[in-house]
Amino acid sequence: MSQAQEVGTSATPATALRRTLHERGLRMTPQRQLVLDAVRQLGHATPEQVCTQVQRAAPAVNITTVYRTLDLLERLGLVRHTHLGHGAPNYSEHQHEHVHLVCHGCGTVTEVPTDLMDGLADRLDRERGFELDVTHVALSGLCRSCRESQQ
Amino acid sequence: MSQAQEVGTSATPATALRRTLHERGLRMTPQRQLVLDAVRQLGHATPEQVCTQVQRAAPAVNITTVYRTLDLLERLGLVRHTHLGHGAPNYSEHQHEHVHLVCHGCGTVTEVPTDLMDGLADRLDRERGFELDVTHVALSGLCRSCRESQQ
DNA sequence: CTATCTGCAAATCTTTTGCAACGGA
DNA sequence: TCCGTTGCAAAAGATTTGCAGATAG
Repeated sequence: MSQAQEVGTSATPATALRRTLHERGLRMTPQRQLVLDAVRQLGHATPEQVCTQVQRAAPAVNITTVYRTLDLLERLGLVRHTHLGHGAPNYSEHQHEHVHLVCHGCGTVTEVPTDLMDGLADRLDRERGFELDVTHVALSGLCRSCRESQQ
Repeated sequence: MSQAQEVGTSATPATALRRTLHERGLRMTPQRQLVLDAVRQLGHATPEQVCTQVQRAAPAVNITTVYRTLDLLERLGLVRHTHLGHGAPNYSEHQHEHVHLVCHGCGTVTEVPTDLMDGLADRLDRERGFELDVTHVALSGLCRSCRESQQ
Protein backbone atom coordinates (compact mmCIF):
# COMPACT_ATOMS: atom_id res chain seq x y z
CA MET A 1 0.00 0.00 0.00
CA SER A 2 2.97 2.24 0.12
CA GLN A 3 2.69 2.73 -3.58
CA ALA A 4 0.13 4.83 -5.40
CA GLN A 5 -1.50 5.74 -2.15
CA GLU A 6 -3.91 8.62 -2.28
CA VAL A 7 -3.66 8.65 -6.03
CA GLY A 8 -6.94 9.32 -7.71
CA THR A 9 -8.80 12.00 -9.59
CA SER A 10 -12.17 13.16 -8.40
CA ALA A 11 -14.13 10.99 -10.78
CA THR A 12 -12.13 9.18 -13.48
CA PRO A 13 -14.73 9.29 -16.24
CA ALA A 14 -14.24 7.38 -19.47
CA THR A 15 -11.97 10.09 -20.81
CA ALA A 16 -10.43 10.64 -24.17
CA LEU A 17 -7.13 9.77 -22.59
CA ARG A 18 -8.38 6.34 -21.61
CA ARG A 19 -9.56 5.70 -25.14
CA THR A 20 -6.30 6.85 -26.68
CA LEU A 21 -4.32 4.61 -24.37
CA HIS A 22 -6.50 1.59 -24.96
CA GLU A 23 -6.26 1.98 -28.72
CA ARG A 24 -2.58 1.23 -28.34
CA GLY A 25 -2.88 -1.48 -25.74
CA LEU A 26 -1.75 0.86 -22.97
CA ARG A 27 -3.31 1.28 -19.57
CA MET A 28 -5.16 4.12 -18.01
CA THR A 29 -3.80 5.15 -14.63
CA PRO A 30 -4.58 8.00 -12.27
CA GLN A 31 -1.01 9.24 -12.66
CA ARG A 32 -1.38 9.64 -16.40
CA GLN A 33 -4.57 11.62 -16.05
CA LEU A 34 -3.00 13.81 -13.39
CA VAL A 35 0.04 14.59 -15.50
CA LEU A 36 -2.10 15.53 -18.47
CA ASP A 37 -4.33 17.66 -16.25
CA ALA A 38 -1.30 19.40 -14.80
CA VAL A 39 0.07 20.28 -18.23
CA ARG A 40 -3.30 21.74 -19.16
CA GLN A 41 -3.61 23.69 -15.94
CA LEU A 42 -0.10 25.09 -16.10
CA GLY A 43 -0.17 26.03 -19.77
CA HIS A 44 3.48 25.37 -20.15
CA ALA A 45 5.82 23.98 -17.55
CA THR A 46 8.96 22.01 -16.91
CA PRO A 47 8.80 18.37 -15.75
CA GLU A 48 9.69 19.64 -12.28
CA GLN A 49 6.77 22.06 -12.25
CA VAL A 50 4.41 19.44 -13.58
CA CYS A 51 5.52 17.13 -10.81
CA THR A 52 4.87 19.72 -8.12
CA GLN A 53 1.42 20.36 -9.51
CA VAL A 54 0.61 16.65 -9.67
CA GLN A 55 1.82 16.15 -6.13
CA ARG A 56 -0.66 18.68 -4.83
CA ALA A 57 -3.34 16.13 -5.68
CA ALA A 58 -1.30 12.99 -5.20
CA PRO A 59 1.82 13.45 -3.08
CA ALA A 60 3.09 9.92 -3.71
CA VAL A 61 3.60 10.39 -7.43
CA ASN A 62 7.26 10.19 -8.27
CA ILE A 63 9.16 12.50 -10.59
CA THR A 64 10.31 9.46 -12.52
CA THR A 65 6.71 8.75 -13.41
CA VAL A 66 6.24 12.33 -14.53
CA TYR A 67 9.18 12.07 -16.91
CA ARG A 68 7.98 8.76 -18.28
CA THR A 69 4.42 9.99 -18.62
CA LEU A 70 5.36 13.22 -20.37
CA ASP A 71 7.34 11.15 -22.83
CA LEU A 72 4.39 8.87 -23.35
CA LEU A 73 1.89 11.69 -23.74
CA GLU A 74 4.15 13.26 -26.30
CA ARG A 75 4.35 10.04 -28.28
CA LEU A 76 0.56 9.94 -28.16
CA GLY A 77 0.48 13.45 -29.55
CA LEU A 78 -1.33 14.88 -26.52
CA VAL A 79 1.43 17.17 -25.38
CA ARG A 80 4.55 18.56 -26.96
CA HIS A 81 7.68 20.12 -25.62
CA THR A 82 9.70 23.13 -26.64
CA HIS A 83 13.07 24.42 -25.57
CA LEU A 84 12.85 27.83 -24.01
CA GLY A 85 16.54 28.56 -23.97
CA HIS A 86 18.55 27.45 -21.01
CA GLY A 87 18.03 23.75 -20.61
CA ALA A 88 14.71 22.80 -19.17
CA PRO A 89 12.28 21.45 -21.70
CA ASN A 90 8.84 22.91 -21.47
CA TYR A 91 5.66 20.92 -21.96
CA SER A 92 2.32 22.19 -23.13
CA GLU A 93 -0.84 20.89 -24.70
CA HIS A 94 -0.47 19.93 -28.30
CA GLN A 95 -3.65 21.68 -29.42
CA HIS A 96 -2.59 24.86 -27.79
CA GLU A 97 -0.12 26.00 -30.44
CA HIS A 98 1.88 29.14 -30.01
CA VAL A 99 5.37 30.51 -30.37
CA HIS A 100 7.35 31.43 -27.29
CA LEU A 101 9.19 34.70 -26.99
CA VAL A 102 11.77 34.59 -24.22
CA CYS A 103 13.31 37.79 -22.92
CA HIS A 104 17.04 37.66 -22.17
CA GLY A 105 16.65 40.51 -19.76
CA CYS A 106 13.86 39.51 -17.42
CA GLY A 107 13.24 35.93 -18.45
CA THR A 108 9.59 36.56 -19.22
CA VAL A 109 7.99 34.11 -21.60
CA THR A 110 5.29 35.46 -23.89
CA GLU A 111 3.08 33.45 -26.18
CA VAL A 112 2.30 34.73 -29.62
CA PRO A 113 0.14 33.22 -32.36
CA THR A 114 1.95 30.92 -34.73
CA ASP A 115 0.84 32.83 -37.80
CA LEU A 116 3.59 35.28 -37.02
CA MET A 117 5.89 32.63 -38.41
CA ASP A 118 3.94 31.98 -41.58
CA GLY A 119 6.11 34.16 -43.76
CA LEU A 120 9.30 32.59 -42.52
CA ALA A 121 7.85 29.09 -42.79
CA ASP A 122 6.90 29.74 -46.40
CA ARG A 123 10.33 31.02 -47.29
CA LEU A 124 12.09 28.08 -45.66
CA ASP A 125 9.81 25.72 -47.51
CA ARG A 126 10.28 27.36 -50.88
CA GLU A 127 13.97 28.17 -50.66
CA ARG A 128 15.28 25.26 -48.65
CA GLY A 129 12.65 22.54 -48.68
CA PHE A 130 12.65 22.81 -44.91
CA GLU A 131 9.38 22.19 -43.10
CA LEU A 132 9.45 24.44 -40.08
CA ASP A 133 8.07 23.15 -36.80
CA VAL A 134 6.91 26.46 -35.53
CA THR A 135 6.23 25.53 -31.95
CA HIS A 136 9.30 23.54 -31.07
CA VAL A 137 11.66 26.34 -30.14
CA ALA A 138 11.49 29.71 -28.57
CA LEU A 139 12.61 32.97 -30.06
CA SER A 140 14.74 35.03 -27.78
CA GLY A 141 15.58 38.66 -27.55
CA LEU A 142 14.65 41.66 -25.46
CA CYS A 143 11.13 42.61 -24.50
CA ARG A 144 9.89 46.17 -24.73
CA SER A 145 10.36 47.05 -21.09
CA CYS A 146 13.88 45.65 -20.93
CA ARG A 147 14.83 47.60 -24.05
CA GLU A 148 13.51 50.78 -22.50
CA SER A 149 15.32 50.29 -19.21
CA GLN A 150 18.55 49.32 -20.93
CA GLN A 151 19.07 52.29 -23.19
CA MET B 1 53.91 20.79 -12.04
CA SER B 2 50.90 18.61 -12.29
CA GLN B 3 48.92 21.58 -13.47
CA ALA B 4 48.94 23.14 -16.91
CA GLN B 5 51.58 20.70 -18.04
CA GLU B 6 52.07 20.45 -21.77
CA VAL B 7 49.82 23.42 -22.26
CA GLY B 8 51.02 25.76 -24.94
CA THR B 9 50.21 26.89 -28.44
CA SER B 10 52.78 26.78 -31.16
CA ALA B 11 53.76 30.42 -30.91
CA THR B 12 51.57 32.63 -28.70
CA PRO B 13 51.83 35.86 -30.67
CA ALA B 14 50.51 39.12 -29.31
CA THR B 15 47.01 38.18 -30.37
CA ALA B 16 43.78 40.10 -30.42
CA LEU B 17 42.65 37.88 -27.60
CA ARG B 18 45.55 39.01 -25.42
CA ARG B 19 44.67 42.62 -26.07
CA THR B 20 41.00 42.14 -25.33
CA LEU B 21 41.81 40.40 -22.07
CA HIS B 22 44.33 43.02 -20.98
CA GLU B 23 41.89 45.82 -21.64
CA ARG B 24 39.78 44.38 -18.87
CA GLY B 25 42.59 43.49 -16.51
CA LEU B 26 42.30 39.83 -17.35
CA ARG B 27 45.17 37.49 -18.14
CA MET B 28 46.15 35.73 -21.28
CA THR B 29 46.61 32.00 -20.84
CA PRO B 30 47.28 29.14 -23.25
CA GLN B 31 44.00 27.57 -22.22
CA ARG B 32 42.01 30.59 -23.30
CA GLN B 33 43.67 30.72 -26.68
CA LEU B 34 43.10 27.00 -27.16
CA VAL B 35 39.40 27.21 -26.33
CA LEU B 36 38.91 30.10 -28.74
CA ASP B 37 40.85 28.25 -31.44
CA ALA B 38 38.74 25.15 -30.88
CA VAL B 39 35.50 27.08 -31.28
CA ARG B 40 36.81 28.54 -34.54
CA GLN B 41 37.98 25.19 -35.84
CA LEU B 42 34.79 23.39 -34.97
CA GLY B 43 32.42 26.04 -36.27
CA HIS B 44 29.85 25.22 -33.68
CA ALA B 45 30.19 22.75 -30.87
CA THR B 46 29.09 21.81 -27.39
CA PRO B 47 31.36 22.42 -24.39
CA GLU B 48 32.12 18.71 -24.42
CA GLN B 49 33.24 18.81 -28.03
CA VAL B 50 35.29 21.92 -27.47
CA CYS B 51 37.00 20.19 -24.58
CA THR B 52 37.87 17.14 -26.66
CA GLN B 53 39.34 19.36 -29.35
CA VAL B 54 41.37 21.36 -26.85
CA GLN B 55 42.68 18.21 -25.24
CA ARG B 56 44.13 17.04 -28.52
CA ALA B 57 46.65 19.84 -28.13
CA ALA B 58 46.77 19.97 -24.35
CA PRO B 59 45.49 16.84 -22.60
CA ALA B 60 45.71 18.36 -19.14
CA VAL B 61 43.07 21.02 -19.75
CA ASN B 62 40.07 20.37 -17.59
CA ILE B 63 36.45 20.53 -18.71
CA THR B 64 35.81 22.95 -15.86
CA THR B 65 38.18 25.38 -17.49
CA VAL B 66 36.41 24.96 -20.80
CA TYR B 67 33.09 25.88 -19.23
CA ARG B 68 34.59 28.87 -17.47
CA THR B 69 36.44 30.00 -20.57
CA LEU B 70 33.44 29.72 -22.86
CA ASP B 71 31.53 31.84 -20.39
CA LEU B 72 34.31 34.38 -20.34
CA LEU B 73 34.70 34.50 -24.11
CA GLU B 74 31.00 35.03 -24.41
CA ARG B 75 31.11 37.94 -21.98
CA LEU B 76 33.94 39.36 -24.05
CA GLY B 77 31.75 39.08 -27.13
CA LEU B 78 34.13 36.69 -28.89
CA VAL B 79 31.81 33.71 -28.99
CA ARG B 80 28.13 33.20 -28.52
CA HIS B 81 25.97 30.24 -27.80
CA THR B 82 22.70 29.04 -29.17
CA HIS B 83 20.34 26.27 -28.16
CA LEU B 84 19.97 23.66 -30.84
CA GLY B 85 17.07 21.82 -29.31
CA HIS B 86 17.74 19.05 -26.86
CA GLY B 87 19.79 20.57 -24.11
CA ALA B 88 23.40 21.07 -25.01
CA PRO B 89 24.32 24.67 -25.66
CA ASN B 90 26.30 25.21 -28.79
CA TYR B 91 29.13 27.69 -29.11
CA SER B 92 30.32 29.45 -32.22
CA GLU B 93 32.27 32.54 -33.20
CA HIS B 94 30.39 35.73 -32.67
CA GLN B 95 31.31 37.26 -36.02
CA HIS B 96 30.05 34.24 -37.81
CA GLU B 97 26.34 35.00 -37.58
CA HIS B 98 23.82 32.57 -38.87
CA VAL B 99 20.57 30.88 -37.98
CA HIS B 100 20.54 27.19 -37.27
CA LEU B 101 18.04 24.84 -38.83
CA VAL B 102 17.87 21.56 -36.95
CA CYS B 103 16.18 18.56 -38.51
CA HIS B 104 14.05 16.43 -36.18
CA GLY B 105 14.50 13.49 -38.47
CA CYS B 106 18.22 13.16 -39.01
CA GLY B 107 19.58 15.70 -36.56
CA THR B 108 21.43 17.60 -39.27
CA VAL B 109 22.23 21.21 -38.46
CA THR B 110 22.23 23.65 -41.35
CA GLU B 111 23.33 27.26 -41.23
CA VAL B 112 21.38 29.86 -43.09
CA PRO B 113 21.93 33.61 -43.41
CA THR B 114 20.27 35.71 -40.75
CA ASP B 115 18.47 37.90 -43.26
CA LEU B 116 15.94 35.11 -43.58
CA MET B 117 14.67 36.34 -40.25
CA ASP B 118 14.46 40.00 -41.19
CA GLY B 119 10.77 39.97 -41.93
CA LEU B 120 9.92 38.26 -38.69
CA ALA B 121 12.26 40.52 -36.71
CA ASP B 122 10.55 43.58 -38.16
CA ARG B 123 7.11 42.31 -37.33
CA LEU B 124 8.06 41.45 -33.76
CA ASP B 125 9.60 44.86 -33.33
CA ARG B 126 6.62 46.74 -34.73
CA GLU B 127 3.83 44.67 -33.26
CA ARG B 128 5.32 43.67 -29.94
CA GLY B 129 8.27 45.92 -29.25
CA PHE B 130 10.32 42.74 -29.06
CA GLU B 131 13.91 42.92 -30.26
CA LEU B 132 14.66 39.52 -31.74
CA ASP B 133 18.07 37.98 -31.15
CA VAL B 134 18.23 36.11 -34.38
CA THR B 135 21.15 33.85 -33.65
CA HIS B 136 20.32 32.65 -30.18
CA VAL B 137 18.00 29.80 -30.99
CA ALA B 138 17.62 27.20 -33.62
CA LEU B 139 14.61 26.62 -35.80
CA SER B 140 13.57 23.02 -35.98
CA GLY B 141 11.58 21.02 -38.40
CA LEU B 142 12.14 18.49 -41.15
CA CYS B 143 14.76 18.82 -43.85
CA ARG B 144 13.99 18.08 -47.47
CA SER B 145 15.39 14.58 -47.53
CA CYS B 146 13.61 13.52 -44.35
CA ARG B 147 10.33 14.88 -45.71
CA GLU B 148 10.79 12.86 -48.88
CA SER B 149 11.63 9.64 -47.09
CA GLN B 150 8.78 10.08 -44.61
CA GLN B 151 5.85 10.43 -46.95
C1' DC C 1 -3.92 -13.98 -13.78
C1' DT C 2 -0.56 -11.48 -16.45
C1' DA C 3 1.67 -7.85 -18.65
C1' DT C 4 1.92 -3.12 -17.83
C1' DC C 5 3.04 0.57 -14.56
C1' DT C 6 4.82 2.70 -10.57
C1' DG C 7 7.94 3.96 -6.80
C1' DC C 8 12.33 3.76 -5.09
C1' DA C 9 17.18 3.84 -5.25
C1' DA C 10 20.99 4.26 -7.71
C1' DA C 11 23.35 5.34 -11.96
C1' DT C 12 24.36 8.88 -15.57
C1' DC C 13 25.27 13.09 -17.50
C1' DT C 14 25.95 17.98 -17.51
C1' DT C 15 27.30 22.01 -15.21
C1' DT C 16 28.85 24.58 -11.05
C1' DT C 17 31.51 25.55 -6.90
C1' DG C 18 35.21 25.56 -3.22
C1' DC C 19 39.84 25.50 -2.55
C1' DA C 20 44.79 25.04 -2.74
C1' DA C 21 48.41 25.47 -5.94
C1' DC C 22 50.18 27.67 -10.15
C1' DG C 23 51.83 31.24 -13.00
C1' DG C 24 51.17 35.74 -15.86
C1' DA C 25 52.35 40.61 -15.59
C1' DT D 1 55.09 39.60 -5.35
C1' DC D 2 50.14 39.65 -6.11
C1' DC D 3 46.01 38.31 -7.69
C1' DG D 4 43.74 36.11 -11.58
C1' DT D 5 43.44 31.26 -13.24
C1' DT D 6 43.63 26.43 -13.24
C1' DG D 7 42.98 21.54 -11.88
C1' DC D 8 40.88 18.55 -8.95
C1' DA D 9 37.28 16.78 -6.31
C1' DA D 10 33.00 17.12 -4.83
C1' DA D 11 28.45 19.18 -5.06
C1' DA D 12 24.34 20.15 -7.49
C1' DG D 13 20.76 19.58 -10.78
C1' DA D 14 18.38 17.04 -14.44
C1' DT D 15 17.17 12.80 -16.49
C1' DT D 16 17.41 7.66 -17.03
C1' DT D 17 17.51 2.85 -15.68
C1' DG D 18 16.90 -1.64 -13.07
C1' DC D 19 14.01 -3.99 -10.38
C1' DA D 20 10.56 -5.67 -7.13
C1' DG D 21 6.02 -4.97 -6.04
C1' DA D 22 1.36 -3.00 -7.19
C1' DT D 23 -2.52 -2.88 -10.31
C1' DA D 24 -5.47 -2.30 -14.63
C1' DG D 25 -7.97 -5.09 -17.63
